[in-house]
Amino acid sequence: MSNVATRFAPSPTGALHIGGVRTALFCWLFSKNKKGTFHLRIEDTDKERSKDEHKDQIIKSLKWIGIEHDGELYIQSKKINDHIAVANDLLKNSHAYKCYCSTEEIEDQKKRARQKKLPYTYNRKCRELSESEAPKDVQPVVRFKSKIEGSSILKDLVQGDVEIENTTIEDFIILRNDGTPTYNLSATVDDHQMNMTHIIRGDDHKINTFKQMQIYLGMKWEVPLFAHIPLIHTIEGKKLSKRDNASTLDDYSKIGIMPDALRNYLLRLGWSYQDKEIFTLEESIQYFNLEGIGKSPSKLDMSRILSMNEHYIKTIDENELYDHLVKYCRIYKEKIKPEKEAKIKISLTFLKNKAKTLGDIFNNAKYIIFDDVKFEDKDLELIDDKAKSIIKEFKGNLISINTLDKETLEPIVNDLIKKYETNFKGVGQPLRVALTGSKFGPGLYDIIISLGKEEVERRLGNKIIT
RNA sequence: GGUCCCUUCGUCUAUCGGUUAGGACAGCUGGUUUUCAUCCUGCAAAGGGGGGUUCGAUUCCCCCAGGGACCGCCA
Repeated sequence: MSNVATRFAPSPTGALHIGGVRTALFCWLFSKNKKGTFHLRIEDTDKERSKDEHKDQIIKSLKWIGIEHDGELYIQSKKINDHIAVANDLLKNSHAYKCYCSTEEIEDQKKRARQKKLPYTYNRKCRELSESEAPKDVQPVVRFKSKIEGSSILKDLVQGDVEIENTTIEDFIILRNDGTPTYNLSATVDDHQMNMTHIIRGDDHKINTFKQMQIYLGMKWEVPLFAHIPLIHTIEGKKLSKRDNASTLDDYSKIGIMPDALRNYLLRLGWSYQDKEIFTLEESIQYFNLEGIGKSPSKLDMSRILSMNEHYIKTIDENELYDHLVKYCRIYKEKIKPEKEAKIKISLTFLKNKAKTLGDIFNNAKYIIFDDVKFEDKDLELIDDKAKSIIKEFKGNLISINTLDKETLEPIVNDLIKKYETNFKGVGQPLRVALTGSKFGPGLYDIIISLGKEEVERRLGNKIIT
């Protein structure tokens, strides 16, 4: 077989959601595993709904998660003339015909079929119409002459053999009455012209595949291999779609999910390789295959995404993590000031410990990023008179200390615990709130040490908590 | 309604006729960290139902039920 070539062919009529990303990922992984190429085709023939911003968002999203297409970006609308030419060929070799039925007529038939609870397929009224019988004043659509007898088998690489009676496939329209091509024609012609070997797409395209296979046959083109992957469902068990604002990659990146983590999650959603859960990018490519794709739809699970992200936060190189954090803060939060960089970088070791997302790390690092501590009323409640004197005393004890480390701080805290007849929490929490404005976050000693003596003294001198 | 697809713990999944049905996430215990979170123990949790085939079915076949997708001059 020629080199494997796959494509992802979204329409830029809305933001690319996570389901589309997974389809793209599978296509890309498959082609890379086979040392083949992966192409991106923008199906922008719906002029009304196609938007450049969506096209850009699609490309940006794919790039974010690590997918880049080979070769040139294929813009479907630029190839319309080729599609029309094929329609004319099909007309010539009588695999297609002009249909003069009016929209009203068709709608009426559909309505009646629905009322009788009968399945609707176009009645092929114009199928055998001769040129002389054609009405002169009607702009016809062009329909593909589907097979009427027998059945067709799709040898699906994921689903196995799928057989369907040919009568259930209607004479579908390939050219609208304004002469423009429809999806099934355009997609087929493009896939052929792009020399696609494997069409990997969502399960919702399966019926289209039967239509498209007939076009290949009608044109005597080599039929590519097909793989229909089960859809991703929402928690409610319905297909993920743009309409019910399915999450885009930006929804994940803005809470601080890292691309590799999401890639890993998506890879394992509907695909498996033994019991392996964690796949580096290289491993994804190395192990990906169509056999590992499950047949049933899978549901999106946020806690799993979070935990995958947490895993990456804890295991990737800290320099790399830091770069992610800097980028994240710049885009979604506060740009980290140059003078804070070094401190955050060395503190990452403990800052990352309590984080599932980059957003969590940002929250943990707030006490470093911002010079002024912001207090929440509910946290301030903790600072009663006893707490205030603990803070004051701690600050006083600090003066005699030159180097801040756990060994020097621990005795001080322990003395306070004894003196005030409390536990670590009784001393630690007021200090933590005083220093960071939050009851949650890194360990107390980590906070103090990273802040440095001067800064700790400054913060403990804040009027609000003294 | 028609056509097609699917069905293992709550979720993602392993198993390619013989397993105490395994793992991961979430959940719940207990412990460490003298706070939260980490981390470590442990626990609980599944083959939709009914028929076959077979010495033996989660695994193969059939029926039913449930769920899903499609049924546009959208893509």
